[in-house]
Amino acid sequence: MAEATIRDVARRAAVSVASVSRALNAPATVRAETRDRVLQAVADLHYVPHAGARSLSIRSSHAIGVVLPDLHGEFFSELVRGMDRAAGALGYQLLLSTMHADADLAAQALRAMRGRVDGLIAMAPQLSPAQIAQIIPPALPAILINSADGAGRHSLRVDNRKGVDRLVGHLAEGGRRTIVHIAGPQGNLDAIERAAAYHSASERLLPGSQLVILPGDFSEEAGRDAITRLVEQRIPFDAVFAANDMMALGAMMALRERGMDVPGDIAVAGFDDIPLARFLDLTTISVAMDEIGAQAVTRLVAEIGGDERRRDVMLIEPTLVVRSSTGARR
Amino acid sequence: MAEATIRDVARRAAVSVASVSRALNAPATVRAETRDRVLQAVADLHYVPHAGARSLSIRSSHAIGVVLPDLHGEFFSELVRGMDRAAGALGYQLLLSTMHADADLAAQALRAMRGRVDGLIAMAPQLSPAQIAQIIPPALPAILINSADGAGRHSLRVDNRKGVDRLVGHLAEGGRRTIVHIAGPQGNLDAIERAAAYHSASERLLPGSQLVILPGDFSEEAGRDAITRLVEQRIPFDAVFAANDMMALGAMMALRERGMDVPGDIAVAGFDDIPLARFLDLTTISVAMDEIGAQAVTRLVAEIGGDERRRDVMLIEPTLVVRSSTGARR
DNA sequence: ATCATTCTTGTAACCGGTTACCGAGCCTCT
DNA sequence: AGAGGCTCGGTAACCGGTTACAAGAATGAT
Repeated sequence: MAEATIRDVARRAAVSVASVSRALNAPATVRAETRDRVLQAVADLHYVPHAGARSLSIRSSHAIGVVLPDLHGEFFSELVRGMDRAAGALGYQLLLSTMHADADLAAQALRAMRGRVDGLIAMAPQLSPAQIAQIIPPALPAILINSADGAGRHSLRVDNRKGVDRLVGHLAEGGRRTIVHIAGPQGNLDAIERAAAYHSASERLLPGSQLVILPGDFSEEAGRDAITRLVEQRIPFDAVFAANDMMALGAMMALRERGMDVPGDIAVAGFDDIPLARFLDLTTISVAMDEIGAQAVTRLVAEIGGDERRRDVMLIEPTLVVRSSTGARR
Repeated sequence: MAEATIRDVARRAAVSVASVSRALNAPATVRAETRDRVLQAVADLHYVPHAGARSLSIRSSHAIGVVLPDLHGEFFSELVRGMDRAAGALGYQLLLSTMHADADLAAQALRAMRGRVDGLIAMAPQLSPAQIAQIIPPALPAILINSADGAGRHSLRVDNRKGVDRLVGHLAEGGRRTIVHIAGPQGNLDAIERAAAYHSASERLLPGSQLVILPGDFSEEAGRDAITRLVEQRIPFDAVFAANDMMALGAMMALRERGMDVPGDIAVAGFDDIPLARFLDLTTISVAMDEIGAQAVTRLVAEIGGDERRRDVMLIEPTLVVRSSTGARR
């Protein structure tokens, strides 16, 4: 016994399929008695409309494709949670696909979405604008999150500069003179922006101080390695700003293991405000990922609805969260 | 300029739509020259098949609906990551929807998936078997994760009993005599199983010891509250087993704030092995969520493929992770 | 050269909905 | 009684693919 179709319902209610469709979608256009007969038949047969067929017919799926990099943890879930919240409220569904680094695979994933979604939200911090423009069909409404802009797309971005400015300001006020930076992976947009912001904020707020940027890859291990390197090379410093929290935590533990006091000797700060940061009392910059997700969906749905707003970049302001890892120096 | 359709391609290649379809889906059935003409036209027009129309026609969407409760953090992302990995490998897409506690809303979400997905993966630890059976269309292949079984569905579950047995065994071996349990939310299946397992393991391994079960709701706060209550009521204990890590951490902090040593005076253990647990050195039980997700997809796809395997419950064994929160007593 | 067989292709029906268009029936007004 | 206007509901085309069927072309066998 396959699922009932609209024709089964029509037969049982002794009306045409058109009437069934009308009874369900525009109740006001059919006589009350007809509507009741239809609804009765629907109930009897446990009829549920076939969403796929419906979207083919009305050429709109009320679904949004979401393409994300292989994210870990809280980040990912907060983002998706925000999207889901907004999508649910707007009557949209989410078709999720994680994108493995490879641009070809990403294109592959997108092709599979053609005809299934009305729009796209993509997060691709490692793809160039040209690649993005090439992969996303020009006719498809799309919003980019934390991606290189200039692809002529509407995009949402974390205001890295503002966040870093605040953080460096906080460190400088706390009397720190030499801040070293542990950077994120090469080519990652956030990593680049944070490093650049560190550079300019340090020069501005701590003129004459030595700038040190260590390579990293967002892993805890990279944070530890950076400390090892600093100590081996006998580079003097009194504060560490890591491009993300995991590296900051790695650095913090490595410092303590070497007998240095945080924050007494060295202040440590990160970026992201992952849940761990709160527990380990790490000063950091908090980004409301769920807000970004919700915003992305809301804007996308507006664009799908024909809102031809100028395609611009919307910066989301992060907030500085001060905890004890940048407390008083000794 | 709307997206090109198969008829546009056919026109440009001067063949019938049937030939285009064949050239793309069963290249061996058309002459090489025809195929080339078609592929050329496809390239010229940037034609991408309309997945929605295709699935209507072949009555299979190669998509899986995923319905999850409003999960937080790592849990959620690991599960989805595992699903995505398996789905990607099998050529399936994921249609994601989080289910708010309400059963009606859940039903709503499912209706929206009818005709869009070939099968369903649902996680509904708060729904009864009857509710589940009522909501999920009987004809739809489905896999339940951590849900009440008996709904005649294939399901994957964490083997709570085995995990708790191992943990209680570990505590008993460490010389702990009186283990108290902080339970999860009422009605939550995992919470119930863990409490029951605590009960039987304690009776078996620590005969005669007093059993104490405190109410909780999986929040850090609940963990702290439990300690407050124990202290106020002057209940003696030397170990705390919380139904999840957050409560265990709350308990651990509350204990230390009251000047008690963990693990010197009191051992503390949780369940889940969230990332925080590693940082705060909490003994816990680790569940490979990504494996569960991947397994669920794999089994579901097999079921969609007609594998009429007996619908059974598959238990995933968790592993005990010993850390210093259950170290030597003083 | 003729006939059977295989290969290749096109025509048209179908998947399950939506909706433009049209005609039937009923009311009202003159 | 007849005309005009409304309301209601059915017929059939359409969304963009797939595929059964049949017909024509090509190949091989005799």
